[in-house]
Amino acid sequence: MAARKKVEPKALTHDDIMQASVRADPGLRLRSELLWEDRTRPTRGPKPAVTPEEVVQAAIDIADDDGLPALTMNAVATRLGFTTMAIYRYFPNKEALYDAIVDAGMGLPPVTATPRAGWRAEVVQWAHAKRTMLCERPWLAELPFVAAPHGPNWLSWLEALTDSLSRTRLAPAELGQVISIVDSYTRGASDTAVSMARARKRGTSEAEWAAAVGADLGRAIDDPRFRKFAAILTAPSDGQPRSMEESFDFGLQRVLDGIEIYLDTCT
Amino acid sequence: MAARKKVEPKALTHDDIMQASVRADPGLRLRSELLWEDRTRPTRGPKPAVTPEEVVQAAIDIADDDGLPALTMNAVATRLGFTTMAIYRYFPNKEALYDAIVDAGMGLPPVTATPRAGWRAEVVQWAHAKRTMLCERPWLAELPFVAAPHGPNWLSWLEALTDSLSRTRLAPAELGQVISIVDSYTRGASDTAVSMARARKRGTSEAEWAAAVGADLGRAIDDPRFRKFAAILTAPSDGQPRSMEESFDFGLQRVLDGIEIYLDTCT
DNA sequence: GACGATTAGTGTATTACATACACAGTACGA
DNA sequence: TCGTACTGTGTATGTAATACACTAATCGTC
Repeated sequence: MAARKKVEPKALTHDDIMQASVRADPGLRLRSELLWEDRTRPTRGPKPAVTPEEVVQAAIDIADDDGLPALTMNAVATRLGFTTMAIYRYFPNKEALYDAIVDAGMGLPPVTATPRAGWRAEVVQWAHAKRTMLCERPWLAELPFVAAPHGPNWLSWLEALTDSLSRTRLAPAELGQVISIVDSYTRGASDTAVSMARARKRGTSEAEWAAAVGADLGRAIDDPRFRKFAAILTAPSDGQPRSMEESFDFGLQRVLDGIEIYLDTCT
Repeated sequence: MAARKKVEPKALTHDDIMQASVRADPGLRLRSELLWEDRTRPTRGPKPAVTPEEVVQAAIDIADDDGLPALTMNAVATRLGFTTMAIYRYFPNKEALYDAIVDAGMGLPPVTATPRAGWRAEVVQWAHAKRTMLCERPWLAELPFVAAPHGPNWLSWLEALTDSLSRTRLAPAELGQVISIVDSYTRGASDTAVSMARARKRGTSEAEWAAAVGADLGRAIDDPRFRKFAAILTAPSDGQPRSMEESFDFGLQRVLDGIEIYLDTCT
């Protein structure tokens, strides 16, 4: 091993920090640093023309308006009246910008009403809110947002769910597991609606989308390999078909039923 | 509207079809076409050196070995001993190749043992198998694979789950909903494990990964905004902590409990 | 059995991005 | 007031996807 160099205890400059984040292996820890660090800049030098938040907002606006592929460093810069490279003064690379828009894009969870409802009603509200949020920003689900570093908004959603589920008086370990169940179902069950929302943003009507997906799944029909599944597709829909949100809620109720039984067995 | 041009009834060439898929709005219907169409080529012209399946396999190998970012058209071509552009003879664009590797990468679901177990045991087996599959190919979850066109393998997984759940004798509509619940939970709850599997493939040990995620979530500690959630993190883990797979199974059992109650109310 | 239509793989060019690097101007603090 | 640290710019580079035109191969048809 090389002898340790005696390093001048020179204070790190802001540039140094940005550089370090660039070179660092995209380890979660370093990535999440940027979401949490105090971004007040040193007083030296010219004042930045915008705040990091404004950069993030510009990026979110682009993704909202024109989808994730339109989100280029150049697009962000242009929207702010900068040249491309100026953005790198705010975020060391595109991944860091992604991290930031994932957290900012989630926003905050709905406030729980007072007086408090029962845990179950609150969880239902939370799950629907999360689903709605994902549908409103379908590009979130295009990013590896579960693996992204967790910023304050992400934790706020978790905190809200924890808060509601805490009232079940579960032990911490079980509580964590139950949180995970609800969140997993919510994310997984939102996928279809999110994909439809994405199509709608691109100008595809719901009917067109449904037709395409239907035709796609419909290949199962007449193929003996998929007989059982095809039977579901071709079955006459007795009664009125549920809306996607009703289907989501139906599943959510089943999941919560399962959790509720578990609570009963604990006591 | 322009007068309809009288078009020579010249049969579409293979190239014409490829071109059409390229230019077509990325509608689902056309994208899935490539997954299902009979790809036997006309007899004219030189024989292709490889089959489309070999191209797909090469792409999957690259993603398996070096991750999704390493999967470039050039990398696929090189692995097959071609120049980059040769790949476009097999797939009109990269998205089509993605569609193909998503379906091929899923593989087939496990075969259900005979004599048949109960529906619940079979569903558990299915869910664990799906989770394992996703962990083995963590790049699948990096692609918008839920929104991808559904190929034969995708439908096979659905068929297997349908087959098991059919034994509950649910009506088709409810059956579809229950399938969706199980699949949603399975996908959603696999995310964390998938992200760990991805890190492991990049050479990060499980301990390192856990440390990074822990530090990341640990920012909740000492922040009053996340008090309740922090309490879960800091709670002494009584007894042995569950493995990730055990946690997955725990949640799955709750979900299935919920479904089981529903079955009881139906009869 | 030669010819022409059709296809496979190649070579080259273009375009879009992300991003490195050096620079010029700016503003605080010593 | 001067130097340092910072901001935004201009330019250059490397990587990918992919368009286009070309050569060679192969089969159906006359």
